[in-house]
Amino acid sequence: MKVTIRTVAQKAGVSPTTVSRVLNRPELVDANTRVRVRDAMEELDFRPNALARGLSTNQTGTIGLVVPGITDFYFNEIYAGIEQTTRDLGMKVLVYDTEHSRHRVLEAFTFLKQHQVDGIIYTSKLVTEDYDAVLERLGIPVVLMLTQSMAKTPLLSFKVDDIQGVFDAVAYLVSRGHRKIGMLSTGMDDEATGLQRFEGYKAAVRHYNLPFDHRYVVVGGYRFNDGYAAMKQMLQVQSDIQLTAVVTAGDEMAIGAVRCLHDNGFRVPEDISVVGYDDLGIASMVTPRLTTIRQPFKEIAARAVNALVDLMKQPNPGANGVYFHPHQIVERESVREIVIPR
Amino acid sequence: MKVTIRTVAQKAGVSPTTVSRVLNRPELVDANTRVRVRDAMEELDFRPNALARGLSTNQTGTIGLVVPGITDFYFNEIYAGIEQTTRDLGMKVLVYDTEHSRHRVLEAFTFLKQHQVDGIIYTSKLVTEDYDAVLERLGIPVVLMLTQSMAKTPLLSFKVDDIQGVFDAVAYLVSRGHRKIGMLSTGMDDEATGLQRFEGYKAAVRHYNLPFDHRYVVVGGYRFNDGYAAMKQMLQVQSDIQLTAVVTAGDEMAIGAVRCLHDNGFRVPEDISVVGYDDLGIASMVTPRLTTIRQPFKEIAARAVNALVDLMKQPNPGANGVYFHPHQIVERESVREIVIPR
DNA sequence: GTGAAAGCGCTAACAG
DNA sequence: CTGTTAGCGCTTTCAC
Repeated sequence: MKVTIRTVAQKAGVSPTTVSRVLNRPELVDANTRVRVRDAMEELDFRPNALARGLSTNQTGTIGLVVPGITDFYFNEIYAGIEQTTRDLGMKVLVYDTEHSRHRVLEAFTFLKQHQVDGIIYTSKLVTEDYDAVLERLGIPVVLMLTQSMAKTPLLSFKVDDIQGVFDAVAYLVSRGHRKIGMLSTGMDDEATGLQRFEGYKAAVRHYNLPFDHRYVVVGGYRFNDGYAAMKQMLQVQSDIQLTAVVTAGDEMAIGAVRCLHDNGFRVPEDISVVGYDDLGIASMVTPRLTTIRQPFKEIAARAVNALVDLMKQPNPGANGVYFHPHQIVERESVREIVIPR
Repeated sequence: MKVTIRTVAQKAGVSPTTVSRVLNRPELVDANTRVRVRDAMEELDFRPNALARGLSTNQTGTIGLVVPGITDFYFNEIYAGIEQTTRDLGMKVLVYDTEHSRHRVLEAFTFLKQHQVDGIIYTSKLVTEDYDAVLERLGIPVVLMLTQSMAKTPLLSFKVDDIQGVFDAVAYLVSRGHRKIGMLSTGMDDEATGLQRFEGYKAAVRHYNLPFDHRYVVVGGYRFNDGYAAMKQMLQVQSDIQLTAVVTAGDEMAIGAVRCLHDNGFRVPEDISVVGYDDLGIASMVTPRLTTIRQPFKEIAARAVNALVDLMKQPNPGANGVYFHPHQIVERESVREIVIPR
């Protein structure tokens, strides 16, 4: 037996409209009838049909969340952040996994649009110009989080300054006496973060006048296995280049790298220091606990969602720019201090 | 500019009905007009409004997924499994996080119902009798995954045999020469899995006639920190009880335990062996790689979703029973072999 | 093979 | 303060 607004209306002896009103603008309804209606709802265990509502109001209280991959540890941080703040706002989220594929991100927008999400938070790879066509006729606001845009369509973006982040990681290592510092970076196609993080590395090398050699950096993916493989490659020439530390473009790959070092008889941090990036939950669980650059996921998510909600209320197609959130180095156990003999 | 079924109809010179037909039952439409309509759709970039459709057909192609906690590593495995098979079926999933709270699981059902999900996959704690009231008038099928029911309402459940799982873990340790084996279990309130896993431990102790002492088992939660704390407690009496191995009710807590051991000067597995439960992705990334009981999440998820879809097509309120999927011990590095002197 | 008309459950003017 | 009347965009009888 379906109980709709109509059923309630009958029971309460009012019109459907009145029922609708106590749902949406109770202050417009007389206190007494309001009570009558509420009682009726209670008794019938009435739940407004979210679909019908959405069809009428043209909004669903749902936002789309586009993520690079749901099996990444990265995903938890993103999702947890979003979920928390959307829940406080009484919104739902529909997740779309792009599985690290450009093809699927184009799909993401139209898919989510079709399912009437009110707005989209996008956390996958760099938004490029070929998205403009889709973005333009999307008709719902999109906010970027942890990534950036090179497209023409104006877009708001909330993230950490990745250049500065890795710069600071290197600076930290320098402050601990390291000079021969390598980097495990992500693909050059990953311009939103990977390239920037690599930029940060180069800037720091320049700034501190550190030794450099093309073999100091190896480029790979950012999963555990990628980090493992990249480290393996680096180790081939380690006897030659003698790195004392390595910065990475992500915690998960850093953990892979640590694992690889361990498997090859290197101790971390005694033989080689490693610093991660992100500060995922896992970073403080592994052995050794990972020293890393912390991204404030919760705060970034909250900012992004709020910005999106604002845009939903008051569309502003011109809104543009990237807002940096402060990152922070968190010192744990994967970096050793080199005492400089004098 | 909104493009609806109407717009398409006009452009193609047919009625909305026909457009609807090519969407749903194309075989009923003349080949030529079908093409005309499809072209029009293409040109206008038409996407059917999922809400309107849902309102009409009374189904949304969405299933609800109730999970215990989205920050758990456990969550990734559940979600990834579900996502994969629902996607193949062209369905969406709406996640509801119960945050390990009973209060929130009751809410979960009504919340998801209200949002017109076509069915629900439930993976949180044991379903008890007080759910019966809600479950009965829910009107949409519910399937259990990785958990069980003690409620009266008939419910299908897909999981691993947790009693046997831990039994096998202990058996494995015995086969490696261990006798003094402890257990880090989850709360006794967690009857769906925690209690059963503990049952498995007790059964094995009995079966192999192993030494036992109440201090051999400590009960806690299943997060990393819980495992850490539980292990810490166990270590207080370790000099007394001299355990050589410990089984756990979950990988995440096992990793916490390993970490605690390490922090207190115990080597794993040289001093104490640890076996996990679940085989989460993280299990093979930590040091030492965790020997554990593998739950086939993907397969279980696929089974559960398919069962749910069947129930959605053909309601069968009497469907009941728990279906066990095979678990498996995966040997890695956290257990050492004890050579028995003879 | 195709169209007209009604309806899914709710909201939103517009009257009164 | 409350009810009447139209829709929201799609599907679905029922005729033609």
